[in-house]
Amino acid sequence: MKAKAKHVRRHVTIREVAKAAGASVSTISAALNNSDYVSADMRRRIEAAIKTLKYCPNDLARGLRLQKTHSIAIVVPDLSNNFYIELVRGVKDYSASASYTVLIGDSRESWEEERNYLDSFHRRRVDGVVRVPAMNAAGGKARAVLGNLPVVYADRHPREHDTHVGRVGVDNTQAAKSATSYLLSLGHRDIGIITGDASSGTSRDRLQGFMSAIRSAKIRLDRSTIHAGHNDMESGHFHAMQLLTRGQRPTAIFCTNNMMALGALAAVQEIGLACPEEISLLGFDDFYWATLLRPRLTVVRQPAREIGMIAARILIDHIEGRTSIPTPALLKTQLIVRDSCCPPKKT
Amino acid sequence: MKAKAKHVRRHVTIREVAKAAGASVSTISAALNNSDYVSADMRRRIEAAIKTLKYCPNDLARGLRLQKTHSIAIVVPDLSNNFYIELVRGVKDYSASASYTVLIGDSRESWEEERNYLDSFHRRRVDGVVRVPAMNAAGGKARAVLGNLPVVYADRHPREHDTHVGRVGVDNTQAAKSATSYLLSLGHRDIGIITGDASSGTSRDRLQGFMSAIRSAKIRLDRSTIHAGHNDMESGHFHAMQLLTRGQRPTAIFCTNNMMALGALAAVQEIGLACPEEISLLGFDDFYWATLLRPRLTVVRQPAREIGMIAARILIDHIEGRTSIPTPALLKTQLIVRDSCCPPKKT
DNA sequence: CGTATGTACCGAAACGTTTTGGTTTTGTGA
DNA sequence: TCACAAAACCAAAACGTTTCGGTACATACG
Repeated sequence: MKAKAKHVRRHVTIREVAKAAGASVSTISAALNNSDYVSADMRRRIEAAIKTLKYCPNDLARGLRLQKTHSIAIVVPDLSNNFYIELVRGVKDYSASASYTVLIGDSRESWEEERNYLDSFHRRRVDGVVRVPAMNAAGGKARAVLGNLPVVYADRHPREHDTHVGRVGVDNTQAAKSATSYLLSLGHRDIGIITGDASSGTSRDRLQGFMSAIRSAKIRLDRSTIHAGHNDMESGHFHAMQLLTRGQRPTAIFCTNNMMALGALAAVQEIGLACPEEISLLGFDDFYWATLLRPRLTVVRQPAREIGMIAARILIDHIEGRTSIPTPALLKTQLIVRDSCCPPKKT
Repeated sequence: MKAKAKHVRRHVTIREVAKAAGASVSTISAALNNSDYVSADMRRRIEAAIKTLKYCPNDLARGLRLQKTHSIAIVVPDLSNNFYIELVRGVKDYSASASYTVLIGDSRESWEEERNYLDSFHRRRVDGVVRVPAMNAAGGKARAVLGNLPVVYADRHPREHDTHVGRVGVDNTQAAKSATSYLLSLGHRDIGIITGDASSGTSRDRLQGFMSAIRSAKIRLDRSTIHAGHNDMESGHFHAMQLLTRGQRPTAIFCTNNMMALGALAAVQEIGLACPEEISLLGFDDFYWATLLRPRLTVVRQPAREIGMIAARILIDHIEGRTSIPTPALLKTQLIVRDSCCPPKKT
């Protein structure tokens, strides 16, 4: 009674398979990694044993011995942002085709969280990581926790010259510039922008593109219309409120990510302004339900899935010692014109 | 020239730390798992060595030796559905508080994909998994790939009596029944329903609740208004189109998940019907941007995060040999009344 | 002085694989 | 009949931890 039956029955190992098949451990291993000489007869016996014993290989032992896990990790700042889901799926799909598995981290824009994930991945000995750093993840810090794991940056890139094996994203400056030009071509002269934190190179580039377009149009740049948010709905809402309730309200607002565009839309609806008649709204990143909104949102679309696939490719190429496409890879964006922008009302 | 410098420098091990600190391997281990006798002086030397060598523990070796990885996995059918993101975050948050890490799988409603994930998790020797089975994952199949890993079902549960250590979800029958009663109370007598695949117990329960409410109201149930979709936007759109273009169009449509509700809304917009005046729409699962839609969607809200947390708790309790709350745990839903339902037009 | 009791440390075995360097068996040609 | 090569298999050593059983030393007590 005192001695509880050891009911937990551990996993079945290669050794038990060997016994059952009347073979040695090394032969089983050879059969599993179908290499070397294994006679057809032996192979049959082994497979039978595996089936009846329900053998499941232990990747811990395997990885330990091989010094390689055939897995990579991706950490993104916000899984509830559909853009990152698509990116993750791109990473996952490419990796699967190269028979790598991928571990997913969701830092929720917090460096603390991100560090936990990166550390956990490092301890798990993933072969590399593609990283979309959290907003407040000032540079360099990641190296300390990642050792010399290969890193590929996707979407965002760090301000500092961080060591990495590649980065993928879009030409943010160009994208923001042409998006702004579109607003200008509609006749807008007073455009507000809600951008991400300046510590992010991506946000800076987009702001850069915005300002560059404004300057090209010979318009005086009013710096008070530049608001830095945190890439979430709340800050989009907050800063849109600021912009919309100031003395001279802009006729258009450009949000440099989709969450902030949603927040801005909420603010517009709340105030009761007609969009686009009274205020034009231009967002970044497309998402599958953007056409359900009224007005349907005009956005700059990024090829999220492709960014993920290329990031995975660069990373895995590096891991396997192949040389890959040159870095950085800058993909093209596309302006998706829908209903949320129109010429400003004449005053 | 021929012999490439072994530039790959492997990871630093506990052994090198031992050498650097002038201690033995076992002492380092003792210090790391801060237990046993380690003098203050020794501990200081060890910590110094760890810092300078940038030692990072190897969880593969650790898990192998311990026969325990302190990690669990969760597989959900669709990461682009915000409901599952919240659920995952619930799992993750509870697990973190119990110092477990969590691996995420996204099966995209495909049993093939799900099997791959489950297999991969099993080989990685996670200590357990919480599972939201894919639509076409007919019962039992998972056991074969999972061995005797503890499983907790969340949200959906399998039709067959599958072995598991618990399940968590809402009272779907009750939720659907009261949602339907709400529509009835508004005066609707001709209600269409777009439900999930009948192989899912959850879908069946919701349909059950719907029918039960209809019967209680002594209304003849027209089975042709019951449509089974696949829990995605496309099928929501497709079936709503069917319902809306038939001879006698229903005055309300009840969608038993959020994706299908979005698809239905798209169909309504496409046809150009006024919602809710000409057609009321009732969805399942709330999401953070539901209020941005026009009309703002009326939905049955499920406590997604809480479902995740409880699932993780049941699982981890089981893993650690504690007895947990009785299974199944049925949480309460809440009808969030917004603008997408109103009394039907008098004919 | 002899024995007991702690404290601080260490060596070696185990966890489940893969790989290296064998050994045995079988077949083949001279 | 013998040598030799190829085919089929095997034993043992790693991989980086944790843990079990010890050892060495100091201190305390009778």
